[in-house]
Amino acid sequence: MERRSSAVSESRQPRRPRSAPAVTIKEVAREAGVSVATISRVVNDKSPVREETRRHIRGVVERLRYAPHGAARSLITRQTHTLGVLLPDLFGEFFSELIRGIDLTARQRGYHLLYSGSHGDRSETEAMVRAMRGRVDGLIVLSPDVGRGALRANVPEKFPVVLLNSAGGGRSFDTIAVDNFGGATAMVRHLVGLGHRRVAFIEGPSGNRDASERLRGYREAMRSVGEWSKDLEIPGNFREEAGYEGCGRIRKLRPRPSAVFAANDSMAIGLLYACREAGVCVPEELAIAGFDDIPIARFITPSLTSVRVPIAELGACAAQRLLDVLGGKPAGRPRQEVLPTTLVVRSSCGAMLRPGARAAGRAGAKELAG
Amino acid sequence: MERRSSAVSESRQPRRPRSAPAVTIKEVAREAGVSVATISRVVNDKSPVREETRRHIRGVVERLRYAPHGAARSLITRQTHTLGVLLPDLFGEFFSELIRGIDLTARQRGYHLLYSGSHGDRSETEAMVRAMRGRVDGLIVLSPDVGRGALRANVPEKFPVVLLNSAGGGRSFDTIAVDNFGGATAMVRHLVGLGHRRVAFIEGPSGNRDASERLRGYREAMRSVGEWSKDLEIPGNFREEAGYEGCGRIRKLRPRPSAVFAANDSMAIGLLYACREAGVCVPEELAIAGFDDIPIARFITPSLTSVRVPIAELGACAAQRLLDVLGGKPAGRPRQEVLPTTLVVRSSCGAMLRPGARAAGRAGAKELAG
DNA sequence: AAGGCCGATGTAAACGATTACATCCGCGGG
DNA sequence: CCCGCGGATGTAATCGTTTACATCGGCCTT
Repeated sequence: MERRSSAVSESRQPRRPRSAPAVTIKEVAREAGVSVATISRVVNDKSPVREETRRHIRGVVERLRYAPHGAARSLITRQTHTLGVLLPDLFGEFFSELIRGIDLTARQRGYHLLYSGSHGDRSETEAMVRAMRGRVDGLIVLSPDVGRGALRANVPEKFPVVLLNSAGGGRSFDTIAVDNFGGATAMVRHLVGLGHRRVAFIEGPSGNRDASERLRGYREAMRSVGEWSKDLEIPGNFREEAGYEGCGRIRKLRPRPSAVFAANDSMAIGLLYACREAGVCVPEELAIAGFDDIPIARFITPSLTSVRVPIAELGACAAQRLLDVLGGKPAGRPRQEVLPTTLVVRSSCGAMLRPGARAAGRAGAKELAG
Repeated sequence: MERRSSAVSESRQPRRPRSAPAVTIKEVAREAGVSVATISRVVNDKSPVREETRRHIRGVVERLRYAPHGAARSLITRQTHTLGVLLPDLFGEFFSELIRGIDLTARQRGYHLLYSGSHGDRSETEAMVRAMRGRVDGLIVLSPDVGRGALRANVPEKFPVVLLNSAGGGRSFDTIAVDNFGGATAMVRHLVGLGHRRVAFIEGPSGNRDASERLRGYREAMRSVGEWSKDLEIPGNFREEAGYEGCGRIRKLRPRPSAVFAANDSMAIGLLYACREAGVCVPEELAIAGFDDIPIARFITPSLTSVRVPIAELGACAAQRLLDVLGGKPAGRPRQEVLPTTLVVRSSCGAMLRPGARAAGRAGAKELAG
């Protein structure tokens, strides 16, 4: 009676069916007076069925509320009509945008999303990937650290996979990334164009692909104008606190930088917050720029100059690529795609203070309404 | 050769396997020199298997990279270890928080999430629900409009379902909601406590459950202090633009309200933005309050007084409830749970201008760092 | 020493669909 | 009149697991 019972009391009647057994194709067949094959044909509208039979069966199906059993179907079909999505950790707005992009594209083609979040260490990732066997037709993986190694090892030979902003530019998977490098250089050039020479940079977490690309872009642009200096690089981790704390380090620099470029908007906002507390005027005393163009960016004061990253598009592209492969596209070599970023100029860098500021102000209002 | 070929040219060799066939339990059995039953027992560590055999099989499994086929497994097991999540449309931060809450709880118990977004009309919803048959063990549905009707009709008899913030308080499903009513009355009382009498309200979209509850709370609180008036209710739709446009209507009111309570933060922010353009000082000339306490709220200027909604908790609770049922909890009557909201006082309503403002200011900094 | 029990393993029947192939039937052509 | 063809439908194999039940040795008990 109580054998093997774990700590919790689980002494209820065994095998009580979780939910009333749903109606199967067999019952529909019996009810309609035909064979299961015919039912199947009608449900998937395949090959020849007499119009009359078809109508009759449709009726029975409707009446019995029959819905084919997904697992059974994909067992024989070898298709799940589901895309697996593996994300490392869900950072707010970024996460929802990405999913929206993926979902929109997938749903249009009748695909679902099997989502699995935060896989911390490598072994957990492997477990996740394996758990998806027979449950998804393809995989979208966003994994800044876990490289292709763990995947290669856990995914069957030619299983369709798309990597997002992946580390190690391995040529063995399809890849879609955002032009972090280009965005960063563009931002530095913009700042330099406004007259700034000493531009500090708050870094993202080490090991993160996006972060390192942004840093690389910053460095290259700074070097190209002969202003690069190691002490202008402040460590950070993409979190607000890092920006907030960076303020102190920045104000200690001599000569003081006239602008700070944060590797993402969250840190820029943290910095902004710290500046306000410290009585530093932005942008007059210090220009601040971010990266990502998260929705908040336009609403804070001063509104934040940033680099827009097409997150939803990133997701949409990934889904599209996957669906193409599943649809039978020739595939060929794995492709490495890069999505362009765009500079968004607002007032945190002082560009709006120059001639034309009024017009730009109105543009801001329009941006809101649109 | 070309019979039934659709418009697109699909003349590739038929039945080319999408991906190399993954290794099955049978192959593992052959390789290990035992029967499939034993493999199964080892993989799921069940009943008695000799320790030596176990180790040996573990080795083979590892070497062959065997992972059980999900569909096959759930076909016989009648469990998918997956929760279905149906959402109407993904509104940014709210969406990601909700999913995070659900996912965290689910993952802890080894469950995945099958996500399906925006089901517009009712028929689409029905399709979605049916498509999930045999793919999920339970359903979490957030659907402001589609009531229990569509569900009752498409979900097998006692299939586990949890409704989130559902319309029509049907007693036939488990339900988890947020105390919109309580939050709204609390906010109005707070404003009244600050000396405001004429408090305008910007409504959410009609038909939305959250919106109507917030309106109801506002009305009741206003009535209780004898200040209610129809003309103080401004139509809106939860979007920034609505708040932005509401500004005009509010300034036309006579006597002018001294405070505005927006049904959500987005509209409050839009209003704030409009006020700044119009040169209206907040909070001195007009106090503004929102609802939701989205992350932006603390960063805008002035920081926004709002009502915090425990979104992640909402998701977590839903998942928890579902998992309880799946775990075999007695179930009993469907329960209607309500999660409390909390008032978050910041500076957009002038409360910080009164004695104690300095301390509150520091509290703000702390809030950021935490 | 024989019987019974138990632990380790194998055999085979599900699960609920899809689909190749067989069957049946009516009909037109030789 | 018979043959063959093709449209409509049925039969049964199959997908990859889990698991009840059978089997098979040893070992303990009497």
